Amino acid sequence: MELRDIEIFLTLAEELHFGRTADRLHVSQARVSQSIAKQERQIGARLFARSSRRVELTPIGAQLRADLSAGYQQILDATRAASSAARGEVSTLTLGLYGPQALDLADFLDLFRNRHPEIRLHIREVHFTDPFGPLRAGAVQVSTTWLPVREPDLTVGPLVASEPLVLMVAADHPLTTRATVGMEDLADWPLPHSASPVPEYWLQTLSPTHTPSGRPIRRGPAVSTFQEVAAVVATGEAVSLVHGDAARHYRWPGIRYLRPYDAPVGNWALIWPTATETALIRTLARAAQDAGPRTTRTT
Amino acid sequence: MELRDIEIFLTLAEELHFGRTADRLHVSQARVSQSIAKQERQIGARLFARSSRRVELTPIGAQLRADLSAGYQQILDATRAASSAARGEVSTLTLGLYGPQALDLADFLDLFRNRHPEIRLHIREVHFTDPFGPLRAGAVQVSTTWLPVREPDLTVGPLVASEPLVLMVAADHPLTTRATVGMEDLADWPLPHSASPVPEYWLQTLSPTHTPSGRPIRRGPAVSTFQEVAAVVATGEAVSLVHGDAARHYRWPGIRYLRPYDAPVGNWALIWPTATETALIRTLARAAQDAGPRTTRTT
DNA sequence: TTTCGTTACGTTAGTCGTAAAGATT
DNA sequence: AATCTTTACGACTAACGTAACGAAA
Repeated sequence: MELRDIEIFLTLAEELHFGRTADRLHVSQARVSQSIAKQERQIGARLFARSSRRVELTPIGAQLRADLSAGYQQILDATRAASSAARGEVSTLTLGLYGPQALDLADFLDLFRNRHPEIRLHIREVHFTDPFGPLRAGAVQVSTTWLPVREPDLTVGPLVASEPLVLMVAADHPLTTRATVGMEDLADWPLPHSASPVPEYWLQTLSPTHTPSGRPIRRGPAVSTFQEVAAVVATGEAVSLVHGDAARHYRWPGIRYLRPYDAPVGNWALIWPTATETALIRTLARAAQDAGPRTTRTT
Repeated sequence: MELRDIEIFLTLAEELHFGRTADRLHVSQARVSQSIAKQERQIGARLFARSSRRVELTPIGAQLRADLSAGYQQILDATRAASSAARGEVSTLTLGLYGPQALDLADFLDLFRNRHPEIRLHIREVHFTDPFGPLRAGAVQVSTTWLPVREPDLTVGPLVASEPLVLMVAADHPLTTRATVGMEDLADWPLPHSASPVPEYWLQTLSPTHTPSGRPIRRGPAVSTFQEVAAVVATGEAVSLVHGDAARHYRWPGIRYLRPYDAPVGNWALIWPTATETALIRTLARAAQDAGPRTTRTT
């Protein structure tokens, strides 16, 4: 069985019509019939149940289609990528990152750039007010986000960072005098939340509505950038859970970061639209996998 | 480019020798040379740098190899699976599960069995004393385990269950009189740990050495089965963190389960040896993905 | 001179198109 | 009768082997 046959099989599985399949592939209808007949002979079972009026997949055919399609697509991607590399085209991959993450992900990004100097990696900033929009609009091909992500059209790839959340408070906030702070303390001050709509389950990570023991947490000012978060925290209007990278790179006089002893771990992963997965994306994912998530020991 | 060419390319990339490649594929040496020449012409770049003494991959060739191999393997698996399905062979997949999990994973397993009545799913029990051994020995092809798993030869697949850990204590244990218990309380009683060697990072999930605030936790009796865990807990020798499924299915008179308000979430995922991944395994993983992890609301 | 990759050339399997036949509604 | 799929058959492409050639140590 050769790729050409697989292409014919997959196209027919989509069209469910020998004539249209032949047209799409610019071959004669007879060829489609012959190719399918050959494959069925080799497999040893009918792949399509067909009359002169209807064509449909048999169970074995349906299973084969599901198993073949991913591999076939990968092979196409691979050869296409090699061809464009050969033509000296600098292939470009646009990766969406949150604010200061580029610094924190240096290990992973360096590994990727070293391994693949021929691929130009563009970094674009994405914001928590619209974590998935740029991916879906095609503005970036891959992005990072914190987990969990439950979007049926997006694939969640390898982790790139994993670190307990920290609590951002005003420098003169009452909590700064405490020996320890815990997630229970969140019940006493409002948390900011996203000014534009984002999935509620996703918002829960940084802006939970209840403490671990079930006490409600108020939602305070609506914000749309990290600067605004810092601003409302600095004035004491709110406290905010943030990821470790923020704590490391945004150090302001009016702001302090505390480590709740029971802070949940914030996990960042690569995500991309399942439908537009390419060899380029898989290459990036492989580098992320090999670099492993950046973890920071709890102090 | 057809599958035959890809096979020749991948074999040569492995052997780095035209003669041996020809032997392995039972073709003439000339054919190997012709096939590679054709592929290089189509891609537009040399894939191998070769003299009459040395053969090695060019950067483009190395990239192509990495990108092609997975897809090629998938296609082979797919056709093999279809052939054996056609021969009416009931293909069998052996899945390793911990004790009572089969009940808890009913949704996922039912989905798989309904979708694929032609695949016989064998369940074998695996134990926490040797979580990865059966996979590596081939006794099971896929297994569940709790995360994290950091084994370079194993692939971590989709989550199958996700639920906060619970604390197993003797029915007359002092902790049972408390209004709430937390992870900090673990510092006061020893936890059992595995009698046989398992990776320390993995043991940390159920048998952490420190509380969230950093106080040390003693390790008490070494145990090798869940029954033994229950036994040492019932006598008051130890308390034990366990996953939700245990709490649901092992209900003994001398045992009670408590919910630490800040218990970490226990995550179970499918894992399998990367090297022996098959279409069958991917089919199971797809079902797990679609069923989603079983989650239990915190009460 | 031996070892290996490449090139030349002839054979043949099998891909593909044309055209006609067979099935289904 | 109209609309599809299958079969028959011939043309031609390209896969492959044999054998000779060329480069490297």
